[in-house]
Amino acid sequence: MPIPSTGSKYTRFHRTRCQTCSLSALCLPLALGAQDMDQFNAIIRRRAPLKKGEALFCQGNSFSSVFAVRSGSLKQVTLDQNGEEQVTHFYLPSELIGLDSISEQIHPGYVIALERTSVCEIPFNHLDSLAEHIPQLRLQLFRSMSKEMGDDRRMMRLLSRKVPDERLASFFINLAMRFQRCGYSPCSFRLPMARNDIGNYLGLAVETISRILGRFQQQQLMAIQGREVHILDFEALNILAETQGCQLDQARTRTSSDASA
Amino acid sequence: MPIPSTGSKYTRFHRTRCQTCSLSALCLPLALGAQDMDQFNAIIRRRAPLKKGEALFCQGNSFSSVFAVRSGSLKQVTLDQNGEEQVTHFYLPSELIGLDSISEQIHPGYVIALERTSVCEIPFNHLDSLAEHIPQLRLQLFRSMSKEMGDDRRMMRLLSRKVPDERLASFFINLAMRFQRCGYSPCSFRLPMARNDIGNYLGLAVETISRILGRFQQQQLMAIQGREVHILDFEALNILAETQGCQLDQARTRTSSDASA
DNA sequence: CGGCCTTTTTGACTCGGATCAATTTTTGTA
DNA sequence: TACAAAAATTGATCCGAGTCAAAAAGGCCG
Repeated sequence: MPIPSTGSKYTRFHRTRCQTCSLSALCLPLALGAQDMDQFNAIIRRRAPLKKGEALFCQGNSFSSVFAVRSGSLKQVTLDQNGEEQVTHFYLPSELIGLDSISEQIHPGYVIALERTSVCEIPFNHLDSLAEHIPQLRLQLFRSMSKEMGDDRRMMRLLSRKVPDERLASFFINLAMRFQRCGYSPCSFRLPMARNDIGNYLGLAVETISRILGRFQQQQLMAIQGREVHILDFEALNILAETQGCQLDQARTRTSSDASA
Repeated sequence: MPIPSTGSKYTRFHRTRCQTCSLSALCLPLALGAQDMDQFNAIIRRRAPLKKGEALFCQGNSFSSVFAVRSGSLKQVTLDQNGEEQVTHFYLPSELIGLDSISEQIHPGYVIALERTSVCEIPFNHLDSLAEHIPQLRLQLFRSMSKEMGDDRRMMRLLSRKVPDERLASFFINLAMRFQRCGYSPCSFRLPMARNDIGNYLGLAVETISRILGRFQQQQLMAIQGREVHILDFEALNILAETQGCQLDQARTRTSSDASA
């Protein structure tokens, strides 16, 4: 499985203006006043946009910056020693990449653009010293990391307790909310990732993804063709996502005896 | 499933001396000089020890402190809206509890002592202001959170890719390393948690845990009676833990055709 | 020490999703 | 626009772990 090496040679730095970025209210500087924002802005760099399939960095690269997604999307992929790859995260606009690399000072996986994507680079040592002087920024950094831990916990629950339909429903609900957060329609969007990536991420075979999508369509939960997604019944999907193995409608007969404590 | 409410009424505060704590080299203050350690020490409180089964805090409680385990062990359990419980973490001495609660300011689950356990309470607002003035502490805090994110990623891989034997092997290797880290024998220890908790944590049925443990014993990988564990062949167990479905020895015949890319 | 409750083990059965295989559709590129 | 390669779908089969059920072992308390 050929993963293209990181193509950007740190060419073409741009000074970026957080002040003019439509995502600044969602991104790290979300709580900063005007002059703090200036300071923050001063340490940011925007790299040349990544092409689809291009790596922002590679597994094993040494860590020096975190990145904020400005537009586009990326996936994190970790290779284990058997060469198996595991998709561990998807990143959408305003989200932070690299917080999991601070402790080891090494990136634990590839991060690869799923489409044409631009990111802001935030050198971590600068970020840290800024965090010393700007309590709001420091707190926001703690919050971001803490939130990611919460997301991870939800993901573990998904992987260890949910059946395939529930996993996929959760996945779409999650994606929808994140799209909505950054200003897109939650119910109509284009999937940035392949079925393969979804399956890998959710711990399911691609074929299973395909079959469940077919089922979702005939249940009128969503309409999908190719990567174009329309969520038709958000509520039903949401219930399916949160419900653990006791979904309402048809299928899955269950002995009625089992009343839990 | 009755979970005892938090019994501690903040009775009996003790001033704790990090300086005399055998875990200080592993815990948050690990990188602090003498006078910084004094400052850190000043904000710590030790609660009265928790009895087995007692909750340090409950799901939904508002967050104000993180905790460091001084002795004993705990589990984190999250209840979803269907009343299903999910064991999401185990905590051993020197490890930090509550970092995942910063973003929501609410504890996402119960944390319950698995045996008689004492913890140090570290009020988060104090910790944060200390982190402002002590760069080493701030960095260590970032590192701890980042490390937890890395652990979570490994857990996701375990849940989505590993077969039951591999999960359990990983679990024991992980536990062994953590015991070793805080000064106990990595190969002989007493399991603080029930089979039930292990199964829940690993996404497996209790019966499966039981069967695999039986297999591990007859393969001479470990000797277990009750909760007393002896790891006999650490290396083999480690290989099993990291290897994905291509373990060496017997069982599991596999068509030899499948050479991966 | 004995009895009760919890935890653990063992057995038998079932079924859901992985896997293999083949076809169809989409995408990228000349 | 057409061709090749990649991605997605559809079908058929098989096996492993969940589930149910029951017995055995262990722990706790009077």
